[in-house]
Amino acid sequence: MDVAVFTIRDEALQLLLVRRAEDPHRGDLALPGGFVKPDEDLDDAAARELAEETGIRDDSRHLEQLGSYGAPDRDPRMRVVTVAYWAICADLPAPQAGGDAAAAILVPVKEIESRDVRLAFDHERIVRDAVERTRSKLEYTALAAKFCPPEFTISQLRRVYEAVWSTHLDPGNFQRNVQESGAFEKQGTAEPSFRTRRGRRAALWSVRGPISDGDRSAVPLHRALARRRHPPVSPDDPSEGHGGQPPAKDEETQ
Amino acid sequence: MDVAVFTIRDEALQLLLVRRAEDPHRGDLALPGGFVKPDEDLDDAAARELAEETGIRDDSRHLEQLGSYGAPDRDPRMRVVTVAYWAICADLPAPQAGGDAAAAILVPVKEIESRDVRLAFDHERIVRDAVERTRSKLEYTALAAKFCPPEFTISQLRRVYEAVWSTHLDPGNFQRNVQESGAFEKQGTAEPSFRTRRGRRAALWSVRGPISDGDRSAVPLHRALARRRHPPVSPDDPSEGHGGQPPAKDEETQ
DNA sequence: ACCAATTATTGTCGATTGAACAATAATATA
DNA sequence: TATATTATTGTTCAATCGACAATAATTGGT
Repeated sequence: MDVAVFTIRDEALQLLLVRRAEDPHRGDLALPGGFVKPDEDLDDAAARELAEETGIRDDSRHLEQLGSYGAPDRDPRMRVVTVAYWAICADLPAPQAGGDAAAAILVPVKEIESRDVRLAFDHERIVRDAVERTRSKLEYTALAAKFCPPEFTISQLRRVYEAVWSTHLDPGNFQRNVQESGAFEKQGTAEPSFRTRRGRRAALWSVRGPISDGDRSAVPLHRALARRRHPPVSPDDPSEGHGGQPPAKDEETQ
Repeated sequence: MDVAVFTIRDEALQLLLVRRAEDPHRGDLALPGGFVKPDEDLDDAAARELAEETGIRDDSRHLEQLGSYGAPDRDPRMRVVTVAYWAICADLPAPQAGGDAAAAILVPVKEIESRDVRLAFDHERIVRDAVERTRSKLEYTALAAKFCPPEFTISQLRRVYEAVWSTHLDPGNFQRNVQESGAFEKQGTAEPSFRTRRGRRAALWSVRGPISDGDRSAVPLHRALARRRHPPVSPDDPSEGHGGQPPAKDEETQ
């Protein structure tokens, strides 16, 4: 049982990792994990593990199964099949130093993708899959809101998308898309005084209805907030971390 | 380890089931399954199970992990966590009566969804998830071709979509969509004589490049063949089995 | 051989959507 | 008060969708 917990910090998608204290891969970074208790459902075990690691228990986070990984040699000691979960948290409180996890740290996903940070076991593969799942689920569910507090501005939500997709979105179009998606509703007409930025005050929004229905499901967006199919020409921007989109195959079927 | 094998027969999506010979749920219908061998990868075990049950081994089928199911009470005897896979086969040869499976039969998915056919353990839940995955993956991958022989006509492909989604698609628009999807290529300009139907002979097509790259991936369609977002008004047709609807894409890749 | 029925394939066209970008509104700060 | 900054709404052109018409190629009768 391993859990890939994502959050956003410093405008970037980050992953919660622990430094291993035990021997296979001692000292290396790895996904927080544990074992399923004899009478525990898989989802419950993942929820417990997440709570132990972050202190987050309520429904302010999303937790869902990713898949199972069972290459015979993934653990040098013996045959171990792990069930991987992935989670989205709004913001991590001070790391819970209890349990087996010596210290939990946040690492930008970008540093894992670029191999600057290496992970134990086959956790890099798990993270790759989890990241891809996160990126694509933002397209057709309201899960992005799980990166935000219960009430948020549309700009905050846009920054989530921009961080996860490493892209830039047009504020005007995004605004309309969120409004017309049907998945969000305006809360306070205006917002009290809680932001420090400049500019006009934004309205606060929340998710309409439950974002996720336990495991394996999440409210779909009526109208998708899809990644651009035709990547931006980007006449300047030399960096393109992940950005754009598919290999852009060429038409002309026959 | 359980595998949900789908195929199309009689214009309908069907599922391969076996009648249990052993005791928990003896005599009931269940998904074919087995155990993972000590030195076997999960994907390999699923492929072996699929081959034992259907005789299909090559890449004329698609096989991919669905998820793990581990409710504590899912098996009355003891705690069992199963890793479920799902597969698409073009057409099943005569059932292989070897191994543990007494007899494999095909059952229309519709009969499972309507509860006319009941399954052992929590297999109904697994099938529900597998069906939904199948329906949504047709939208953005070329996997529908796995229901067809290596070369197929666009009409055959359309009938696959219609069977899986229980819907009707406009032949003209579908033709164009397939052509412009970039995922298929015309093979023989015309086709020899292999069909018995009336009407103009159709061109043969095949998938451009590998449909699926091992597990957990499949070539995306440049332009999605999406289920209708606005379901047809259907001025007559009272039945609407499953019809078109948004629960858009699900899981994985993209 | 000719016609009717049938399937395949290409065209047309109005409505909807997507994306770029302009315009206006509301604040904070200099 | 002027200016920079963020929020929100408009505008506009092009791409796409979806309904349906038109044409092409065959098969089966008669």
